Amino acid sequence: MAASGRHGAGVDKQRVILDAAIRVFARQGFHSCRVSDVADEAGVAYGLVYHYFSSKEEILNTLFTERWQLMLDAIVEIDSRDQLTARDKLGQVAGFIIDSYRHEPDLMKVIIVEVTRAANTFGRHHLPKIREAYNLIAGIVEQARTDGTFKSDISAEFAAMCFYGAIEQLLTAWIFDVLPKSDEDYERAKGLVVEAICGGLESDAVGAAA
Amino acid sequence: MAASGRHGAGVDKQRVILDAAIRVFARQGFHSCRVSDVADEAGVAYGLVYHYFSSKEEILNTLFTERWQLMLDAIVEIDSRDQLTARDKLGQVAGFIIDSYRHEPDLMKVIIVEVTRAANTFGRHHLPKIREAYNLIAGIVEQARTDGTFKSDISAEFAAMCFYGAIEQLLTAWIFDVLPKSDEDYERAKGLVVEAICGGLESDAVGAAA
DNA sequence: GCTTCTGGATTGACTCGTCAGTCAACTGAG
DNA sequence: CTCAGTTGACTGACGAGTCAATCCAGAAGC
Repeated sequence: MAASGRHGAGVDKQRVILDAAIRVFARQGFHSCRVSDVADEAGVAYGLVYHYFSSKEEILNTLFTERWQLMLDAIVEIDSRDQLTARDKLGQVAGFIIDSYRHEPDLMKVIIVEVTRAANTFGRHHLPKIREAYNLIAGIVEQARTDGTFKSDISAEFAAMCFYGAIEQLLTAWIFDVLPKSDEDYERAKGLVVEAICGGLESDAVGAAA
Repeated sequence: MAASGRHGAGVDKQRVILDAAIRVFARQGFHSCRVSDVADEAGVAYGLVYHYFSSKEEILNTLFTERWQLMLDAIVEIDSRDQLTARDKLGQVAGFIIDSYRHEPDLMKVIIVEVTRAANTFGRHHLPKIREAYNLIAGIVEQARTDGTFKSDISAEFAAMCFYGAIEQLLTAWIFDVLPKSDEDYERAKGLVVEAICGGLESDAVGAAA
């Protein structure tokens, strides 16, 4: 087994290092932590990190790529369920992302804070992958525009940005304790974010009058 | 006059350094640029930067604080116009932010990329100020909830996050060339982002039926 | 069964470039 | 003459990445 080191029964050191990196990056931030912090957290010698990863950045690369692909796959799968309305599909997407944060807050914090929201320095390299998510969401919106359930004067790309931006802002607010985060808050947010973006903030009476 | 140096007629070197920093930070990013880059861009000796600022970070601090306060003031002013509906107020706020980007893209890029979207490392220090903006927006929403024009089941804080998140995502998309950015695009975006968030993505027929 | 060998896993001290910040000297307007 | 404004060489810390040495599990040979 490739995972078995010389000692323990198959502890995959690469995985151990990745998991430690998630904690350290989330706690101290990618730039303000040292590689030795990751090694210490993993209970591993400094040099071993470079046995498994060619650079500090490659650790972050690996974390992001792994998790982001999972999300892309999930969106594709959700979009393929033809019996769902666009609103329901967007609800599923929002639910997936919110659950991701709920279950792995550290990892999601790292991905959002260090990659997605850092497209300037580091994340620039990942823009294409990030854009794929935008495009998938835009695809869902586009179909709804075609069949008339969504307004046609708001382009799908534009709508996708608003939707994704709202969700990412929610996660960011949770990350930095700007919004409350009980289990109930997470569940409620799933419905509300879709209600806010698809249904709008205005009460139905006003919306109908427009 | 405090601004007059030994040479030119009142060139305020501090301002020159700040403006240079905007360009350098926007181009290379705060972390990946050197203080000497800023000094060179400003056409000023390295040491002079430390005559006017106590640290590299203080330059960024100054840029952010200056500009963010302008926005807070603008929102307060917009909110004070009692004849406006909540939707119009939000439209004005969106317009102000979008115009800010339109007229000073570099500065806004720095503020968003290096501060607002970097609340982990650097921006943590500015969270209170950033939160003020959320709260002001939430105030606008709250009033609309009270008078019945906005849905009461979506909390004002939550709605403010969605609204702000959508706008910030728009700017981010422009910054990284994900959305087109002609003068017309900017103008259109002002109306569309409000329409998307207040009126919702769903066409009125669907919205009314809900 | 026992010894030797081999190579991947593991270690951590060290190198080396990078930069933020310092400081002593200089300049010229008033 | 004076001093705020200005200069840029220098220092000191820091941290990413290197590397030679060590360790050990299992293979190969006896």
